[in-house]
Parts: sequence; structure tokens; C-alpha cells
Amino acid sequence: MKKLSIVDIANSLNISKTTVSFILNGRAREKRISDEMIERVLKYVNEVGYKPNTLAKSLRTGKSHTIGLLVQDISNHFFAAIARQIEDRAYKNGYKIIYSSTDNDTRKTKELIALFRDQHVDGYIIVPPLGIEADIEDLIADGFPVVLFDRYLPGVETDHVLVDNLFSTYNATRLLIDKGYEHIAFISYESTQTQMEHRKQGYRKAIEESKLKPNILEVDFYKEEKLIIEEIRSFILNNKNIDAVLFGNNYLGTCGLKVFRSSGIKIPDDIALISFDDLEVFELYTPEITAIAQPVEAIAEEVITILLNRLNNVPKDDSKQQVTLATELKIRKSTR
Amino acid sequence: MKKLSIVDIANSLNISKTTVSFILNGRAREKRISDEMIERVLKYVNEVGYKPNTLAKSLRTGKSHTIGLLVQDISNHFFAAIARQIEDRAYKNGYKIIYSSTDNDTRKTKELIALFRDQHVDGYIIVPPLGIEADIEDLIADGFPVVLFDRYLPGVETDHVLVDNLFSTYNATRLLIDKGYEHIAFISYESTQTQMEHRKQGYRKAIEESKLKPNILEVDFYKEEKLIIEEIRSFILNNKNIDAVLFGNNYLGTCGLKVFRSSGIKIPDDIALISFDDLEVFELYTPEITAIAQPVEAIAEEVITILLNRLNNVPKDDSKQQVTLATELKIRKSTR
DNA sequence: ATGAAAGCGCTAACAT
DNA sequence: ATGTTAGCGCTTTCAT
Repeated sequence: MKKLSIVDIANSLNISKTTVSFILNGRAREKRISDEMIERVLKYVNEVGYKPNTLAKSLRTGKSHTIGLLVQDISNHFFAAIARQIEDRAYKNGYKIIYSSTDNDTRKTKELIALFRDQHVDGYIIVPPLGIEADIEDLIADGFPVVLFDRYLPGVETDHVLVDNLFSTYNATRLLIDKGYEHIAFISYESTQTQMEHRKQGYRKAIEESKLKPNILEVDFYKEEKLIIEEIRSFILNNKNIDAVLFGNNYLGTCGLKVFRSSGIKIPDDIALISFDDLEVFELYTPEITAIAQPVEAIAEEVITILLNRLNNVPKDDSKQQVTLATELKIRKSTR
Repeated sequence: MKKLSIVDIANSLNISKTTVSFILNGRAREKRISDEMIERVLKYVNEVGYKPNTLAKSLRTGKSHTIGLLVQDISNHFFAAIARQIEDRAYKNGYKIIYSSTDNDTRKTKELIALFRDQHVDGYIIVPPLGIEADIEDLIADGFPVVLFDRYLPGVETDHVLVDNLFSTYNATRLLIDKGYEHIAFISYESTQTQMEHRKQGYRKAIEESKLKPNILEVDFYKEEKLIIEEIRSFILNNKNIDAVLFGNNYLGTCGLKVFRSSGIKIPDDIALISFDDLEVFELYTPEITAIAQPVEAIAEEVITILLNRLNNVPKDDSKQQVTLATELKIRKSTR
């Protein structure tokens, strides 16, 4: 059973392929094609199970109905959960997703963007690493819709959806302060990415407002887990006065859990703990871990809605859509 | 800056596009094109940053260098972790991934396969729901490489990579029996999918060998979490004699944890617990949960290797590649 | 050793 | 109201 083309359909019906094309693309009315013709074509097409060749269509129209999704790491639950939602909405709207993990690696990301362009991707959803500014600007200059999330690129005007990182850590730190903790550490990455910067600023703001002393550990993102754990461990062990720790993301939070558990540090009696991002493990841990939950569904929803609107040229106006969502501090048992 | 085509290159160089095409596709030698010509073209192409249009190439060659990946749910860690590895290897070998989650929904999967075919995907990696046999057979009949994993479709000859489900649960159940548990329940899905069937059989075999009584709860896969939790809870509460439970997968395992925790059931004192699949939460739970760990990396590695070989027509022989990997029973503290 | 030209399947401007 | 035809950018056969 060879694959049918539009010409085969036209020949079988003794009409021109133009007519078939118009009918198939819903432009029959506009072209004033007779109802019976429409009926006949549709019926036949359906009967023989004809499917237009999307590749040929894309080549002709320049649209691929494909969205490129670049997250930091698809195996991290935060990104996987968002990818899942985006995928759902995209497929429902006739878009396929091609995706990849950037590993926060600028070079890899550059290559990936080139690959996606090459593939005639219609729109981009990107969790941008640093150093990718120019590539994003090129994309935009060439008229591609791109929406960033989780972080943004200062100086690059794009659509993006973020959470209120600064307030989130400010709020969490305040909780700790209000509970009477006085030596609160913040553990994060050596990173100037906006989300991490803002989380640090939120922490600092609360600490300084209360005339406490900030104590920050920034680990190397690219180190392997074992080494990160050791770094955290020696930080904790060398700063005996620490009575509470705020972790900058879910990964660091679980690393912290591993450190405390293996070092026999009791939560919250010895040290209190709050982590950015919520995870099932935080809910199920003993004691349950207080966490800053990002609104995963809302983020995904905003991202894909903005992109789909751009793809359909709505809104007509050119102003960038930049939304900031609130997080929820889930207060559990990891603070006294 | 308009995108350059092969014709532009040819014109600028005052040669024919055929020559350019041959050189670009490494067929210059074979066509005995002069070294200086090759040099000149390559240099120019590089200079102006020309990239061939993959769409046009695909239309012409029928190859898209795209792999379709259909997992049950990309937000489940087991699938996300595998997807991640597959993605890495695929990109390294010049293949893009387009993916989607099937939700174990036959209709959705059928549509997705149709969409992928339509998109001229070169090869398929599928976690098949039931009822998809005919579609898979069509794919194979039409010459597409397809490799299944996690489960297979009895009666359909394909490449696949599985784990030794039967032995895994047999082994885990034996552990429980050896420790003296006598009322061991197995909680799984109402499902005739091979992986679930085999897990059940392994459990049964161990139980029957020891003249114990099997006690199985099978919940509805499609129910929402809350209801599944309630179902598990009432099962446990109505079977007071149960002293150990084996869960059929990671999702069910965490549901079990939630039930025990909220019902005040102590692990392992009141009930022992083992779960299929390993998860960070099992490692960090108090007590640490004994689990059957699947070799995630090995699975991904096998899957993509088999597919890539097929795509490159290696091995030439037609016999199906079917591999079964061993799991590892990580004995921790959830049994006495 | 290099080039002309057909054709992959589709859309759309331009006839009629 | 329907058809003719010229591409989209590429590969590849056939000619020279």
C-alpha cells in the first residue's frame, strides 16, 4: 500500500489538485467550491485514509507546527512536570514538541537552537543558560516567538514567565527569623542566573532587615552529586552555629537531607530546613519538610498560552508578555 | 539576512548545485570532483554559514533523522530518567527526538503514532499500551524500526528490552518469606500488561512454593491518586492479618507510604514494605524502603543502541533483538 | 569531472 | 467554480 498523494486523490476524482488542496485546507467556501464537490472529496479522502505529507506542506508553507522545548534537565521533576503539561496543550493544539536538555551548557544550547532552527521549528520555549543572549536575540529578530521560563536574560526583551523568587525566599527566611532562628544559612549555586540571584537577594533582605548575619554557601552546579554533598557537609560542620538552612532548589534540598541524615543532624532540633521547590520526598520525609512550592501547572499554562497566542498572532500588539507567579510556602515540620 | 539555499551557493561560485550537493554529502571522491573544487566549496559554505534545509532534504530522501519516543508519562521519574539518556545518545548521533506521553491510552497512542508517521519519523521507541498491536505491526510491516521497552506485546514480534519482572518479585517475596512474614499482600494494577502480569506471577510463585495464601489488590490505573490511596487504605484496614506488602511500581509504592503514614501504621513493625522501582524518596524515607531497582541506564542504553543499529542497518540479519535485564533488590530497612 | 533537469508532495498566485 | 503552473530546497539520474 503505497502512500497516496494529493495528485492521486485529484486523479481518482478527475479534478485538479488545487481543488483538493483548497477543500482540505478549509478554503473551499472562500473559493466558492460547490457543496457537492466538497462532500465528494471529503468522503473519498476519508475512505482511502489519505493524509497530507506534512513535510511537503512545511517545506511549502515554512511552518512546521513544531515547538522546540529546551529545559535544563528533563529528568528533574520540576522540568518534567512542566514539560508534561506543555506537551499536552501543544498536542491538543496541533503542535508537536521536539525537546532536549541543555544541562545549562551554553555551547550545547547554541547547537540545539541551531538544530531547531534548521528543523524549522515554529516557536521556542527555553530555560536559558547564561551566554545565550545573542542567540535568543537572533531568534527574536528573525521573528520567532520565544518564551523563557524559570529565569530570564537581563537586557534581552522576551516573553517570560517567572515566579516571585525574591519574595519567596524573603518570606521563607522571615518565617525562620520569626521562629527565633538566628544563624540562618543559604545554600545555593555559584550562579548569576536571575532566579538564583533573586533567591539570594530575598534571603539577604530578610536577614539584613533583622540585623542578622548572612551566611551563604554557593556550590558549583557542574560538580557531581557526591562532591556537592561533601561540600555541604563540611560547610555545615565548620559552621557549628548554624541553626537553620534555606536551600536554593530541590536538588540542593535533597542533597541537604542526605547530609543531615548521614551526619546524624536532627531536623528541626539541631537544624531547621526549608527548601525551594516542593517534591514528594519533602512531603513524605520525617519530619515533613517545609518547602517553597512553585505553581507548576500555572507556569506551564502561562508559557504555552503565550506561545500559542504568538503563533496565532494574538495579541497583535508587540509588547512582551512577562508574568510573575506567586509561590506557596508549604509550612510543615522541619522548623520548630 | 535571508536564508541561503544550495542554489545561492552554486551561483556565487559559478558552478552547479549538483556539484555543491555532492561535495556536501561527501560523495565528491566517488564523483571524482577535483580537490581544489572541494576545498573552494567547503571554504565558502563555511564562510557564509550555509546550512542545508533539512525539511527539503527529508522530503527528498524520505529520512527525517527523527526518532519518535512514546512513554507512558514523562513526568514519572522512571520514564523521565530513561528519556534523558535516550535523548543524549540520540542527539549525539544526529537524531532529534519528538516525544509524547501516552497515558496508557490506546486511542491517544494510535493518534500519536499516526502523527509520528505523518511526520516521517525514522524509528520508534514505544512503551506500548494494550490494544496497540495492529498499529505496531503496521509500522514493522512498513519497514520502520520499532523497539519497545518496559513491556511487550505478546504475539507481536519486535525488538524489546525488559527487566526480569518475574524473578524480581519472586526474589523480593522470598526475602519477605525468609524473614518470617506469612501474610504478604501484593498491590498492583488491574492490568494484563506483561510487566504487571509477570510481577504478579513472581509473587504468586514464591507464595505458592511456601504454601502461603496469596492476597492481591488490583487498583484501577486510571483512577486519580486520592481514590487509589483510599482503595489501598481500605484494603489494608480490612485485611488486618497482612504483615507485609509488595507494591507493583513506584507510584503505587509512594501511595502505600502515604496510606501507612496517615493511618499510623509503622514500617516495618506493623507492616513490612517493598516497592518495585527505586526512587530517591525510598532512600530518604524513614525507615529506608527496600526496593527493586531497575537498571535505568542500561535499559536506555540497550534501547537506543538497538534502534540506532536498525537505523544503520546493523545487524543485517532480521532476527529480533530481545533483551532482559536484571534488577537489583536494594535491601534497606522496611523489613525487619 | 561537472551540469541540466526531473521530481519529492504540497500551496497559492494566476488563469479561465 | 475549478484548473494550470510555478516554485519551496534538495538529491540523483542521466548527459556531456
